[in-house]
Amino acid sequence: MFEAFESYLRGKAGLNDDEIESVRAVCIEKKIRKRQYLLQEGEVCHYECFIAKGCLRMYGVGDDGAEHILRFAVENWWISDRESYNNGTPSRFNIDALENCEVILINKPDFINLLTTIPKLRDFIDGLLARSYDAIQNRVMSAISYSAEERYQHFISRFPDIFHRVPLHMIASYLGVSRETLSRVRSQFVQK
Amino acid sequence: MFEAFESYLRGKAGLNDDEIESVRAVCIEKKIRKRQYLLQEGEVCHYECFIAKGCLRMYGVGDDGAEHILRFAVENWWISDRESYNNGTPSRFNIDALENCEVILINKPDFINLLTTIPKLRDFIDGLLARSYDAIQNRVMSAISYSAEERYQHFISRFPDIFHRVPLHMIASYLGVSRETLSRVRSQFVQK
DNA sequence: CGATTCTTTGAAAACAGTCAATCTGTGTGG
DNA sequence: CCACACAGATTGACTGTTTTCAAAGAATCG
Repeated sequence: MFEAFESYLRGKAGLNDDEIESVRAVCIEKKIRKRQYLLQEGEVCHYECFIAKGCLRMYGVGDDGAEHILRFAVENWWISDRESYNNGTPSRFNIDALENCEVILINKPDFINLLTTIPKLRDFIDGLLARSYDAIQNRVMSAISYSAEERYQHFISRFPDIFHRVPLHMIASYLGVSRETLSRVRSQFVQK
Repeated sequence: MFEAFESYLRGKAGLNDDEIESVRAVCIEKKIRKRQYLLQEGEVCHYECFIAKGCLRMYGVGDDGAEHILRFAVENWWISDRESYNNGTPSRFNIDALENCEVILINKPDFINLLTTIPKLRDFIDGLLARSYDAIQNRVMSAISYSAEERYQHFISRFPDIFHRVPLHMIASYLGVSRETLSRVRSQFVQK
């Protein structure tokens, strides 16, 4: 399971053998079954989490009990509640597995330690965070300026891999429309 | 004008006299009149920008010509198109002044230099970016799960200072509703 | 096979957008 | 100082979209 993370760290962050070893020393390998939680609302997020295999989602539950999906994450992505992780506050979100997953956890003190001892890693992670900021900003832009159909098409073209792995009603939740509306949007779309 | 930035850097980032001096050396003070652009669509964003005085907005223009406001920024905030700044790509957004403003610009090479020579500053900026990520994630959450009225109330309670400084039709644009809808939401709200 | 999950469809109601008109306050030029 | 233009806010009537509720048709899994 660690191999996936190792080749990611070598390829994307440019780590060498020694650095890989110090990362490996603090990694916790974990398997998560479909429908299991990685993090539950109210808990504090203590870990960074790299996905070696599988697919997870992060979502919040509204006052009416409806689930609102903030993001999906698949192989070679990271997932955690950064707000809870950074501030040590209870999370308002849930993270659970949509498939059987293999993930790698690094707890916060260990991770901070890695970042300070491996500057290359810190630069890489900072770059990642910058790009996730861009991504989420684009999502705000589509939320306030595109129609449901445009948001759907945008999602398909941007995340074809995720699109064919998760149920449609979850994509509807991610896009901020009801599953019925998404269904209708799709059927109109097929006719064209 | 620099004084505002100086006390910000001392208070929030904990910089000392020497560090303040090296920051000052690369700062560009600039006044921007109401309605003037700080950045126009198509340009590359070369600067970090700290707001000493005034209020600006960042927005994108849709295919139909409608303006969609991504964020507002007031005193002691930073504003720039990070995507363009980081990647050196042309910006898809505009930034312009809603009031006469005084801003401090630091160009990218100088800023990178500051970050490497003043680790305290890098830690501080990283913390800022982390918090803006949290903020924008919360905005996505409200966009996909709250009604127009709830988003409006949330905006008022979260940004009372901004609320009374910018015209309502811009808040409507920020919230992703038409100005007429916001107007009606408000009048219903008054009756309660 | 039966149970669950997922997707689609229909009809009614709630909601938001558009277009056009009006009202307000602000500020500028004559 | 007044008149006028202009930006901003509101309202009404209409249209179009989205949600909701209920039902039923696929697909998947044990």
